Amino acid sequence: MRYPPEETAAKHRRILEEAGRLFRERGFAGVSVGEIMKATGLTHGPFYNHFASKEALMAEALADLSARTQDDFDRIVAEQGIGAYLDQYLSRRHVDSAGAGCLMTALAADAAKEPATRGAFTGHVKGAIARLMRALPGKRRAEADARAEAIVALAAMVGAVTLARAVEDPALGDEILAATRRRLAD
Amino acid sequence: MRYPPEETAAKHRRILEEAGRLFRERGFAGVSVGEIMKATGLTHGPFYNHFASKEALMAEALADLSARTQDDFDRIVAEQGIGAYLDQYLSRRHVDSAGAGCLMTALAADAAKEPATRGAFTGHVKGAIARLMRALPGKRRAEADARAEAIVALAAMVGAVTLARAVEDPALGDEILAATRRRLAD
DNA sequence: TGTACATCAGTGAACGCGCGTTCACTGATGTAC
DNA sequence: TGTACATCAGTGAACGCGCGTTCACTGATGTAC
Repeated sequence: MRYPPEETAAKHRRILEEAGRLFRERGFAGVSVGEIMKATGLTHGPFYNHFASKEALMAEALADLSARTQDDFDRIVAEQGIGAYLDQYLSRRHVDSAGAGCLMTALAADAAKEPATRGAFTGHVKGAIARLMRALPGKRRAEADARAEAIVALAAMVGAVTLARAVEDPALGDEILAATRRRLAD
Repeated sequence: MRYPPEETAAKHRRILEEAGRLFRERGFAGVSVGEIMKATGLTHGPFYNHFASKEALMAEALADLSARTQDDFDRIVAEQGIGAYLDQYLSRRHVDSAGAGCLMTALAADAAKEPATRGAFTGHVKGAIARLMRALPGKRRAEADARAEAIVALAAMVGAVTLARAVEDPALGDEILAATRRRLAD
């Protein structure tokens, strides 16, 4: 069948969205092309009308996720402030819904192994550091100190959610989140 | 062929060691049973004389790694102090040799998805927090504060190495390590 | 001490399965006349 | 405006491959007599 071009573009977008969700939930290797296409309501065949390969989808999905989540950061910080963002990031809700959450906590290990995605991932980390540096309450004067502070905050955020997610005991997970939240609120 | 029992035990141990190394390098899904057995110098068949399944190996390898690396922590801290341990943990060498490094940075995402390994992983995190709490220079008085401090330190360590590993630009990776090292040295 | 047999970790072919990818074919929509 | 044809995103069977796992068989070592 032939479809109007806006429908094709909408399908492309839906594939990216479902892939972004599933990849964050289960990792690149944990999701098959067929599963992604099924989630968008199609069979696996036309996948290759949209992407050259699964690897190409991984790269495009990561770049798309990066752009969308950095926009989310800017919007939330502008509307509610950095404190609200940190509370949200370091929350049980974020830990329990990886598919809608931070791509660094969900895909760092995968992105490190997949050459096609490393560039987009690196760009995302750079963007996250720059955004945090601007948004964090600046008690330190020197720019170098503010940057180092943003980096340590990002590392603690990523580490806390990663550990809270991997740990079997929800109380321990909550304790990790709370301790990190308190420290970053200083 | 029949082998003396100590040789069988030595092979079991070698499988665990090679699996521990390869799993940390490439994740559970990234390593096949055949590859592990090849690394120990055998064909894939006798794997099932040693382990009930790949899943069982994952669980046993993680528990073994946990015990060995926590012993390493105790030894290094006793011999060289916590400062030396942190320098080593937050080093380019650690980032570049995942196969010999921290199991939390290497396997957190995998362990979160694999029910068989979650128990051992949780125990490892608890042990790491307790050890850091004892080893970190205690400027804070209250026990609760010391524990929260250990948790945030652990989160920052895990996050920093995870990000440094995933990032394409080695200078950025080194900057992440250095900023975290400096903060934890306070 | 020497021979016959049981043991069991080894080998390597084979299995069923799900994967990423390809491809011949379909048929509704857009275009040419 | 109505008909004939080209387009191209869809379908679903098929491919080659590597995986985890099984299994019939091998043969050096340990045990029984």
